[in-house]
Amino acid sequence: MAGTGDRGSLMEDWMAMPPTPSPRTLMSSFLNEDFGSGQFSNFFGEHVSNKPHDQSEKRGELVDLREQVPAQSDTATATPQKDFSLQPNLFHANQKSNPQGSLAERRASRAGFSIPKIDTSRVGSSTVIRSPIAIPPGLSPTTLLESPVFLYNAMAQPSPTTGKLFVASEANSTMPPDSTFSNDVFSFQPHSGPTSYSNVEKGYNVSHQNQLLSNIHQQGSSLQSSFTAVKDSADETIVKPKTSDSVFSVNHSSEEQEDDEGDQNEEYSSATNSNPAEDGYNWRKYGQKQVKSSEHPRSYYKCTHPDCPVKKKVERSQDGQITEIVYKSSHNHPLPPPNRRSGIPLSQINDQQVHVLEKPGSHTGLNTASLWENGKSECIQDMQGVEGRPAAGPPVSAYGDTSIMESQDAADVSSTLSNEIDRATQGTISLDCDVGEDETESKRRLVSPST
DNA sequence: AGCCTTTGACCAGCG
DNA sequence: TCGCTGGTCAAAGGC
Repeated sequence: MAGTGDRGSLMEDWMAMPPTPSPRTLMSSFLNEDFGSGQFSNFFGEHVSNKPHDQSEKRGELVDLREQVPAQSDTATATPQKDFSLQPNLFHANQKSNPQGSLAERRASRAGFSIPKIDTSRVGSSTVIRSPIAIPPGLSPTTLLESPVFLYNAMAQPSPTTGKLFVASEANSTMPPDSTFSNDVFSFQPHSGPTSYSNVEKGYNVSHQNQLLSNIHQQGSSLQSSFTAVKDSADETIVKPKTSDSVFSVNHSSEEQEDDEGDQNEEYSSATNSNPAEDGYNWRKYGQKQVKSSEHPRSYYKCTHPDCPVKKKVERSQDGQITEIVYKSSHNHPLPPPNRRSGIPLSQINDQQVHVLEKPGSHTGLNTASLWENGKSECIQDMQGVEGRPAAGPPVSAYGDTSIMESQDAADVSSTLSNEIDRATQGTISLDCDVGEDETESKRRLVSPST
């Protein structure tokens, strides 16, 4: 059968997938830059210092999200998370330009709850900082900025496995007591108001992070649900909403709708459709089947990017709501440009990209390429600067050359990025620095002689 | 024309 | 070896 060889090839690809790099999100870099004393490089300096808790000490009241999981699971849709106290500056990537705080922060304040903050107390020293962030086309950068970002547990040891993650529907049931952030577990918890993510396992595939973020956010789940991820032995990610009803349905508060500007509403509405393809990547459905292990039909999707091994399985309930998404492997390419989905001609986007920095109020001035590049720069710096360890794998290829890194210092990059993020809160941006892809390719070369 | 979805059939793994 | 099950293929049709 013709498909057999193809299948074998795919399996080889999967087998060749590296234990993906430990991610630290680009966003966390920005954030740290802001609530820290300053420069980007200092942020890394902190991590290089191997002091796992020095950040938490600085921030004092950081919330251990592990303690939030059970409560949030029960009350995610109903009550503000009082346990989360706003950590000044933590989410103020745009602080300088917006002294009143972020949009969501203001919303939250008006709504009577505070914005959760990132618990970086578990972050500790960084052995590897490689965290691309991809804000998919439908995801409001504001949401991401004011959401918890993935912070990996530096104390966790990298898993020798290929990066399988399991995201269970019941956070509590999969959260080992006091080990939520152990080697094999991370959790992130979108809940009422700004979302909150708590940790990321070292070795967790960054593309998976992106996908998780993308899917969860774009499915409109950021307000109401709870997720848990558990790493398994295969390169697979399973995403389940706490409750399918809440996760993948649009549910914006009137407060938000009131505040959201037109573009943003539009963005949300488009972002919250239940199409599993709407995670920023392009997918082609290649099968559907009613499996016994699930009461819902399972659909099979492949990433349409050439040679990209990523597949995903999506299960939907009868009413069309997604009950589970399982990702396999990791993307070996950047997030596709959003214009393909939005219908905006590439030339237009490029033009906007050129001018985005000159148009602080631009809604659609997504400096996609610029952000990608900047993000790449940061990631590259991560890869090179942390522990003085060179990045694993070959030179970045998927992004072309790395000259931008050489031509911009970290401060400029972070500053520019912060500004762009700030401005992009009214538009759509894409940040991507998928280091995983590079390592994937690297690993392939090392592991799979056939490629 | 190209891409995507649908859907029945095929294949491999497992007990 | 056989049957079950999940995953994939690929033709057909739709957009």
